[in-house]
Amino acid sequence: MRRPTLADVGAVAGVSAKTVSNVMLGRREVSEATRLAVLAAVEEVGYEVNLAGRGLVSGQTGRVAVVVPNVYQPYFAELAERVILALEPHGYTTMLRIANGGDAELEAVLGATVSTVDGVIYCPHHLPDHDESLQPRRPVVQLGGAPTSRWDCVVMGEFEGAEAMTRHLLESGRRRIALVWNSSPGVVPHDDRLEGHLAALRAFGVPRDDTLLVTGSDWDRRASGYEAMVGLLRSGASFDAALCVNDAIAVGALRALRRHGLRVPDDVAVTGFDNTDEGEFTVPSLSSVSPRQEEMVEHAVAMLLERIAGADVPAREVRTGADLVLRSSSGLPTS
Amino acid sequence: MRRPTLADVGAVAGVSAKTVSNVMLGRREVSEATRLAVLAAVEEVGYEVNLAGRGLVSGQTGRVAVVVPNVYQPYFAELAERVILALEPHGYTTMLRIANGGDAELEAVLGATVSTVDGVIYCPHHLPDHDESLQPRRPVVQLGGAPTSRWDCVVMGEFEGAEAMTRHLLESGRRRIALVWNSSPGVVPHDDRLEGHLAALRAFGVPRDDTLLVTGSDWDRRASGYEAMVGLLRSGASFDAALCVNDAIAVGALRALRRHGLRVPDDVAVTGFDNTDEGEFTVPSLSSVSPRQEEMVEHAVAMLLERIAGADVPAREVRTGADLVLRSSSGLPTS
DNA sequence: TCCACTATTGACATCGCTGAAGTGACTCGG
DNA sequence: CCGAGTCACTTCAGCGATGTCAATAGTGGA
Repeated sequence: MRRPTLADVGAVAGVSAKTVSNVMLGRREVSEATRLAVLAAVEEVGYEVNLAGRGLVSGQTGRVAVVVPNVYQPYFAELAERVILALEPHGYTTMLRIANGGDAELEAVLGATVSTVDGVIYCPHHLPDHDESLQPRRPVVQLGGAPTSRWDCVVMGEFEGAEAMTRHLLESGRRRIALVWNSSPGVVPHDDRLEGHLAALRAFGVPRDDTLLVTGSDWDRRASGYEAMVGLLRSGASFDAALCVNDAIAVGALRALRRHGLRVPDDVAVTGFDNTDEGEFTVPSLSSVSPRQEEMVEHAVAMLLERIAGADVPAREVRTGADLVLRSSSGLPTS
Repeated sequence: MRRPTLADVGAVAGVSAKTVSNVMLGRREVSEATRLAVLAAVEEVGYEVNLAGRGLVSGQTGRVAVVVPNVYQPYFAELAERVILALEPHGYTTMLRIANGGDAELEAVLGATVSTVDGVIYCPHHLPDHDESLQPRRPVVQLGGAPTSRWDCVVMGEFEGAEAMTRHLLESGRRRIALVWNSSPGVVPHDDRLEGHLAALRAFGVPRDDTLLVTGSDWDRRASGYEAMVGLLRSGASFDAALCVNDAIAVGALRALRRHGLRVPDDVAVTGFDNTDEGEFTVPSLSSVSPRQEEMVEHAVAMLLERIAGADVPAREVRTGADLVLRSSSGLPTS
């Protein structure tokens, strides 16, 4: 059974296809009587616009691609969900693309499937910075990750966040702060975070100690935080706090510390980044740097829509703030 | 700058648009020489198929809608991710729709936007069973939730899972097993789980006690598991185990028990459903019923592709198994 | 040398929709 | 009573791709 077309509706209503089209588009040059007749016919035959046809004419698709490395990690899941819901009221549906690893991400942002959408919101993970010559064929807005001049981007206040959290730890009397970081090959280095951390150390006159810098094998799995912390503990380093690069890593680290018989926060304070929902339910609950996701998403969506509407301006960079969410894991040792 | 079309490529290569089309489609009735010339021209002008145009002719979109209630909950995030990745090798891209609540879900599965895809994979949450008369206009496969004869569905072994877990608790000596369940209005009641639980109780000759049945305000938030458990504790009921309807609820329950000074598993064993990644990192780590997601997704994708290919058979129901994943939270009281 | 046949390629219609332009009928002011 | 203007609608072309079928060139056999 063929799907009814404008012409089918027109035949039933006794008007031309174009008139039906006008009714569907809510044009005013249609008399009330015809309008009702057409609507009745639409109902009767069960007509529905074919967006492929419309898109062919308009050149627009009404779709936006959202590229994330994964969704099993709460940070990206929450981000993706916010983006999808933020786009909806603007009439855009979302194509979710999962791309993890430099080439896959680049392909997802620049590649062929991109031609089926009006724009791309890109949450980076591993983007290598080679070959800036390849230009995206659709507007791209980068959400999170390291700032770039390649396209519009919204980045969180990495520096401020890391600085504030380090400062908080220092103020609580911690002096040997481990960084559970990540810099496996190809991973975007969050230099701003490191800089923020170092700035706070300097402000308190605490010397930098690179033996306290640990690196996990991957950036996002709870398991890699676990491994990283186990490695640190085995190294025999002494530390009284661990600043983790994100909540997932922190959750893994918490577990490793516990297994090792260390108490959090009494022996070691632990903090995360991203303030995911999960952190509220860990034991102990997790202090984290909260990235104002909602604000970031708002900016990203707004910029993308401007681009889609035709804005032709140089790449912009929006930097949002960061808030500390303090819970038990960074409490005073006495607690 | 207009996007190049088949005709543009043809002009450069000195052939007709149709020949270019044939090359793009990998047809054999093209001589090697022309093929190379066309490919060179494609490269030169940077041509890329316009899928809107192709879709207009073929009537297919190359897209599948995946409808989930949310992605912040790990269960759905992992499910969505698996589905997206499973569809990819078949050449389908995914439109992720977030729809929570009976009407929204129905709208997402049956509504207008559905016409922009070739099929729908639907992970239900609240679907009310009213009005079966509304027929979907695209093939629908339901993934998870309560079985239905309305369309193809893949459901997990709810009964077996609940029975096996209850049996495990009973075998560990637990006798007063609370159910942290959920049945707020409109939520699909997982009767099979309840039945499985009751069957195990009967097998052990343990009487059913409805004072141990708690209901959270919502089905998925960790916070609602917390609230539900607080309610149960306040009610003064005595229990030595809590079978939670999913991992998120279990995580909330764990926290409530801890706050209340109860030890898990010593005082109360806690178990979840869904075996999300998170459960491995809770304190204590969470025993859970694992739904063989991979298998479910495989079935769902296979059935959907058959339907899209035109299979016209009555609605099918595939029931997968369930495995117990036992961790610390349901350990023996002595541990 | 010519014909039949195959291998390539092109012209045209078509998918469903919308913009531009055109067609009557009717109204209204002078 | 006429021309201009308005209204409501229609016709037509074309978005970019592909299926159908005809046309062309080139081949081998007689």
